[in-house]
Amino acid sequence: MTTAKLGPLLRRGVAEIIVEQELVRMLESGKPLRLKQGFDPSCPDIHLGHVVGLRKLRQFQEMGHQVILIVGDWTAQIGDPSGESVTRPMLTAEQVKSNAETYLQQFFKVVDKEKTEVKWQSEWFGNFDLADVVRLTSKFTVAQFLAREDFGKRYREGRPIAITELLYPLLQAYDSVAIEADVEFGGIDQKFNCLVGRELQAMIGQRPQQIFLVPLLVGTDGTKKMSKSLGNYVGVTDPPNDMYGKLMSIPDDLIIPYFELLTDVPDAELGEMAQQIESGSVNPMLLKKRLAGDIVTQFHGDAAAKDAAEYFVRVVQRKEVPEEDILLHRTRLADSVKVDDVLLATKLVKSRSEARRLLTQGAIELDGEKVGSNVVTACDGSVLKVGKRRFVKLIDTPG
RNA sequence: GGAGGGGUGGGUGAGUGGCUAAUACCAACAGACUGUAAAUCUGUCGCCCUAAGGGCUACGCAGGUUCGAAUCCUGCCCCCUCCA
Repeated sequence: MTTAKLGPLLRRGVAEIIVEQELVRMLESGKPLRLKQGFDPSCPDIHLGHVVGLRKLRQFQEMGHQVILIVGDWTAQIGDPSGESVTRPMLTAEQVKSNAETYLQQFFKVVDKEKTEVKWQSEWFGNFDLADVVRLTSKFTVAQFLAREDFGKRYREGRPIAITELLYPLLQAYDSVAIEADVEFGGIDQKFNCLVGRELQAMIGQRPQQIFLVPLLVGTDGTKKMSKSLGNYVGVTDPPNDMYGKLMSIPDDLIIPYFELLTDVPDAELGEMAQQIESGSVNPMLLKKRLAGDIVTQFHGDAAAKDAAEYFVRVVQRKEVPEEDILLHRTRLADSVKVDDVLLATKLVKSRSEARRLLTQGAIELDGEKVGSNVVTACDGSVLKVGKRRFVKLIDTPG
């Protein structure tokens, strides 16, 4: 492995590497490395934000390295101290197991299963007793933890910090010891936890792991980091049309970062695109279509991506009625139909008030004609359109 | 053990007796426009019945005071900070 070849691997889509020189030396040695990646089974769904790191893992695997995926069945009970809500319900063993299954299924959409070892924290924490906990905690001081930005800030502001939260980095650090990790992967927000791992390994006489941190992907809202709870995410299991659509809805500023972190489009081309956007010589929409197509292809294949692209043109851009996948509603059409009844019955709307609101806002169309009143006459096969892209086809069911 | 702060609509967070279905911001939804499910602008944003209008339920929980309470009183539950 030459240093030149390492360029893109260590530069593109990387936030920080600690210690880069060490990592380079290890890579050049040719020895297969043990790459640690943790996962919290309280939230089993993978979105594009996670994919940034997973793609890196994949790249390392392609160079012959081994991934060790750790199922955080103990840390899941603590909750990562990300600041806001610390309280998390304890998961039952079954929940953890089923979440892990879901996660693995999604994980291996990106990462090579053949070069992955799955470990559970309970393999080593299962036998931990209080003496072990005391021994582990005695190695660190509160001051060390307050150095972490999040803890420090909360402490200064007089906001709560749960004791278990302090335990979280320790457990995660011990994982590195347990599996003798050479490199730990994570988002940049994991920096502190990974560093604790390094220190702990050193104390115990292991070679400290290197740390490979990827940037946090900004969510589809264009401001906050992508996360399921914020609802600004694109899940890897999202159906093709949704995935494509969500990607078309990202702000223009995100086009280049997404290409950079989520596709293999070469750097040179990224530069060109950036310039085109800058000078206004290209419609950003077209670039987004390429981006959406590329990503949908990664998760659903070529054919699905093509279909999704067509669907987008037809339904979103030309505002036509989709032919397939349309919701059907069977009812008696003899005289007239009440729009709110239909919307309520099909759950397109949460309440009658909402239906009425949409009606007065001119958001309802019947076969392309704006509907003004709640009572309409429809025929078999008529299509009711609600808002931008919700449809229901009426099927006459006499009697 | 002591002192204090707080629990409001999806979120943040105003509101200390009527003008408050409850300011503002965010999210969401709709319409217009567009280069797109981008941006921008406008509107909507508890539920129910209507044409206007009306009714009901809501500010941790349960009672109470009052013509009238998210706002005052009592009890309870929960959360947080500080001092020991």
